[in-house]
Amino acid sequence: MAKVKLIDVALLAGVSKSTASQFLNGRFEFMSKDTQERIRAAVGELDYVPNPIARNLKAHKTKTIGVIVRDITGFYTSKTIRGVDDWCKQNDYNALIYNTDFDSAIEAKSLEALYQLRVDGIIIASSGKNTKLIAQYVEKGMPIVQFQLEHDGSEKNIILSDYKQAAFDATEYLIKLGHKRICFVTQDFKKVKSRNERYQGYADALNKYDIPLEPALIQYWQRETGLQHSIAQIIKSAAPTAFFAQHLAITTDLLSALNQAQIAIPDDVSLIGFDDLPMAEFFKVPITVIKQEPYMIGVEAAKLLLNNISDVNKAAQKIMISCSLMTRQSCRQI
Amino acid sequence: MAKVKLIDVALLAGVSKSTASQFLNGRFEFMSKDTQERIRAAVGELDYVPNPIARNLKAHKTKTIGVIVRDITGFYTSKTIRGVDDWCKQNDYNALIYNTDFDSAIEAKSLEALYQLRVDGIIIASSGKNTKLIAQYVEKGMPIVQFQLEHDGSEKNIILSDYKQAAFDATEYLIKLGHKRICFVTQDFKKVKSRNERYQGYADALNKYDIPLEPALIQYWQRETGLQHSIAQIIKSAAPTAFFAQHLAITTDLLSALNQAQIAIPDDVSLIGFDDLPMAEFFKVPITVIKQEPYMIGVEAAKLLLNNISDVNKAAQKIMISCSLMTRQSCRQI
DNA sequence: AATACTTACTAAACCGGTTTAGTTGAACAA
DNA sequence: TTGTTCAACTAAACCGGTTTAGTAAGTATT
Repeated sequence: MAKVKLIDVALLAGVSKSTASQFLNGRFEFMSKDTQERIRAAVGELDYVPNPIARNLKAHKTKTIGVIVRDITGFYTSKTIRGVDDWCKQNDYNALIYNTDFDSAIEAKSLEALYQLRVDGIIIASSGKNTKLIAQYVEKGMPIVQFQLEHDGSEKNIILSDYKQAAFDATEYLIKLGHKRICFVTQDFKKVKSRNERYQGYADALNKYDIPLEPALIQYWQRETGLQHSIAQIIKSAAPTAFFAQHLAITTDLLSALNQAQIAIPDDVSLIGFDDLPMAEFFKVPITVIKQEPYMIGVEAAKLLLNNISDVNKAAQKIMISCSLMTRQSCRQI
Repeated sequence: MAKVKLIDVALLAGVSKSTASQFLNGRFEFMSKDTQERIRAAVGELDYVPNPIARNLKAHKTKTIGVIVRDITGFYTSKTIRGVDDWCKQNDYNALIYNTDFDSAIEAKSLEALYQLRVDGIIIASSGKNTKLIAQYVEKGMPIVQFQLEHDGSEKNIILSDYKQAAFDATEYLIKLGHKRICFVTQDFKKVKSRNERYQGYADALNKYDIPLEPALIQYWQRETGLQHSIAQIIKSAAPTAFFAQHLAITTDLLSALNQAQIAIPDDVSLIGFDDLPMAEFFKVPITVIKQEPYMIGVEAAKLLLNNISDVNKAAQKIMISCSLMTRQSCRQI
């Protein structure tokens, strides 16, 4: 492949490696106009391209960052990655993607792999089970930015969506449509900040309109096992007029379950989802959702990380990005 | 960051850099058991991790490949990339993603960027406008594997879906449901092999059942401008009883147009799409489609590329992957 | 006892750049 | 005349590994 090296250019131009290197790095003040011209010509003639590996070895930089996500295939995740990557490419960086498939052991391995690869920094959507490990890498000097944070941490470099506000808005929207029995479908949120915030938004909205917060209306879901109670049970025990699903996977599970139980949306119950759904416009009933801005989150994460890399003393930042309620046809006035 | 280097390990173990290096590369036959143990201990104590950049500099390898796609955000593309990446990671490679957004100039730039980065090989879903350029890089010794090929080429290392068979199957399926007027909606396929093959499959099926091939039933679509004729015009001039859309974007455009024109699927017309749609189960009418295997395509592409990298004399291969017809509810017997 | 062969190492070159610390010759000042 | 300064370079060290060629000591062979 490209076997032309600096010494070839230098020889052809009749200068030393040093001078050729200076030229290539734009430090023209150390050589005559004439010399510059000769080197330029030599570079052109030989079609020379510097070897970034050799360059990076000396510079102790890789111009590469790592991105650890749960699954690049996801509707939201792929967009976040696109945002990260676009910003990186614009700034002469490359991004290496590592998928964890929601497995915190793989997450830990990925972190170590990236560390060993000497990436200049890492963006991670952490499972929350490696908080200490992440702190250790930060300690060692690795710039790390987090997003989609699922745990309560004192993390400093972090991009978050304004979940609380979004949940408040969605709940208030339902209340204004006359709903009082809104079923909040969620993963366990006791120790998970991002989920807790959604719950707070929900509770705040109920509170504002003097609607009692009823435990039966809080329903739990898990990634492996799905809904804890069947739709029939939930309807029977809590009699909700609306469901508020806390993320995409919950929304689709609910949708399937409601379909199967022949419960019509929005005629029998209303539904709001957290996170937009691809192809929603073609759904039997287009679903009203809270939309996050994954592309923007990616761009902001990359910006924050690259700033941290170039300016080590940069104070850590939290960046909050707001969500928007995308109203479609899955909620009705009652 | 990790500043422990080989010399530190060597010093602590009381050996030379050379011996330490031999040890790290598993060439134990050149040293005593005792020495091995001391080096192992030193590595452990210092928490030493070799610098891959220094290693790669000497090895003339980057253990990195480039992947050029149109948009990582796509439903199919993200899965292909996941396949590529999974295979790469398993084989100690990393993949760098470049998005072109369907722009062949960006494609050319990406190719050059990856070449300059000295990646060990490239997987590309080419626009078809850089055929010569790609051949030049192959000439220069860069292993390149192509997929989602949109042009007619004599490319050797290539993964393709069996479009012809798939289009034949879909068309035959419609014919067996009693359809004779099947509208083939496509991008211009004269010079684009992958599209032409679909057309061949369509034509072959019609031919098998002695159904005349009617030009009015071939309808064109473009990425920028959408359908050439309005649905109303098409219905009026060609009177199709079924539509066969040649890729995802065409399917969704058709779906919107039919929706808007209040033409019901499958009551008024049947519809088959090429490429599956995310969330299809929640559609007003779940659409029957031809499913490709993007993950598998990614894995195969990566396999082929890594084989080419490790074995330079490896004969080039074409790998054909079949599609499957996923029948849902968008076609009816007539 | 002399020679050959092993074993267990090490010195030094090398990968392809960047950077530091000089060097050289000319102009200028004292 | 001698010293100083400056412009325009270059030699060599350096980044952190790998690899080749070589060496010293011990054992086996003749």
